[in-house]
Amino acid sequence: MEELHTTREHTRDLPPLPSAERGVVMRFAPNPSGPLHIGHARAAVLNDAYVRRYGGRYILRIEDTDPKRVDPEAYTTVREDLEWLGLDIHEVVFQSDRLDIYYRAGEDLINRGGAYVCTCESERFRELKLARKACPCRPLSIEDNLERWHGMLEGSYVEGEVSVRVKTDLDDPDPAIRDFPAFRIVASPPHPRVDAAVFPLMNFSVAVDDHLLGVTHVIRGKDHIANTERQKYIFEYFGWPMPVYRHYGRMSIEGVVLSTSQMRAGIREGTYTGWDDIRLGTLRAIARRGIKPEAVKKAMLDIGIGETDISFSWDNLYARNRDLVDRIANRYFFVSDPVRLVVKGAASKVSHPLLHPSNPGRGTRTLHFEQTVDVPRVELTGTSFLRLKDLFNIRIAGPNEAEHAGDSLNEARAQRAPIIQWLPAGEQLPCILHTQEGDLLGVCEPAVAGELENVVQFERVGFARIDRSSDGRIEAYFAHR
RNA sequence: GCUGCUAUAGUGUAGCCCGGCCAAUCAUUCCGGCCUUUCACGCCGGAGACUGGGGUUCAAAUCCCCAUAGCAGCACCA
Repeated sequence: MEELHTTREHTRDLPPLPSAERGVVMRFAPNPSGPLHIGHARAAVLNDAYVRRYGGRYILRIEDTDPKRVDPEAYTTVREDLEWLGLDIHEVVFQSDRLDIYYRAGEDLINRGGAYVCTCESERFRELKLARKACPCRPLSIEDNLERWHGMLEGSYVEGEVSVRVKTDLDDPDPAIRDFPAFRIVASPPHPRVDAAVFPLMNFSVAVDDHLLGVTHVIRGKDHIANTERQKYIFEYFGWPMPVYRHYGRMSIEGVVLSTSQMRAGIREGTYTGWDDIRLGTLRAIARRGIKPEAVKKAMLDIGIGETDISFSWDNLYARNRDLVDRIANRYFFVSDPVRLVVKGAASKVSHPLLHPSNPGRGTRTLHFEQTVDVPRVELTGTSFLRLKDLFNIRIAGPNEAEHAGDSLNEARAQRAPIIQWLPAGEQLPCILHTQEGDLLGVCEPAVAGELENVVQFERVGFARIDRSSDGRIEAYFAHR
């Protein structure tokens, strides 16, 4: 009888994917610009879930084709974050390793007449595009284009002077589709991993990679709908079959900062302590609070791939986490904003509260009552008749004074006395409980020091992860009630 | 503005493709009660939704039209 109740299992099945019965190849393709946040987790988890369901391969593709948006540290942090999530990644691909592949495909596309090298000023091109008109470079011969293309690769052009464009329907109602760019020159900053100046744009490298890597199904946000249209041109020029796409709706996440640039600025200015500051929406921030990756996964699976815009609910995530953590978290007393009380008329007593109420086999803590206790200040505002949990009843007699009021639990219940947490004056550790709303200063049981990195439940306060224990001081991060 | 997509309770979601079994599922949330030496967990009960308007039909959450709202894209970012 180790577990008195099992975790509820109400993970619904995701909708089936067409032509997936024989297995799928899917990918998660982040830009390495910073750590992953909850928004990334949705894409990463959903794709992972389908690969597990149908069998196949899950590819992590690092999309680092824009040197301006690559943070070298993110190569590591992204991997760490995914490892924490516990996804089944079978293969890792860096797009910066594949520039030659894109160059060959680019040349191929020019040879097929599907692309041209455009030297028009970007403002001029924009005007033509909006007027549905071809730019002067468009009708150039394949030979001329090839010559320009090689010039591009050999460094005859500078940044902004030239780009490779894919020929599309100039009458497409969406101007963003019309002759969209496939390559451009980025002279600075230098790319942290490769020495190159010609880089493919996302739509080109993604289409080429999806095909070459054998990707069969793509699940991504609906901000990519227009990109799917663009990529379709590339697939058609090459005669490749297109993967199956699903575009889920926008997910708004309240209460935390998600923008990488905002986070970075805040960290630099000292507003945030780091990428795991609990006011941020990064995975490392919620990990620090003791929220389990399984809870994140379940919450994301619950949300699914609907096309409707939704608001992410912290409540739902917390409920998932509580399911996981309630069974494992040991219980301890944390007294915030402590008030010292001398209890008159009470003999010394040893108390043995259970580490876990529904699992007595796990053992007890030991607290020695010796006349003086600390209790939370908020408990002193109501009734003067209280019960110290697992000890006895007291009646408040003065500012720092109480008197023993019997041992009867039944009487405490009958009088609806609050049953509160307490700590012996001489048996406690200073403890800071960091919450998103601010820090709570107090004291906790000495045994909490042995729970480093574990999630515990501070009775009547909520679940928290013990983050540090040094110099006899405890630092904990609040997860949820 | 243009192009497109979507619209089920506070939140997420099932049902919609193939109209009747929907007086609409499940979870969460909130409110009662029970249990309990935590305001946790567990158990019981309750509250709470088909965006609006037309149409088709014997019958519409499901099909059609209009309105409204939200969102996405309209970058030499991903």
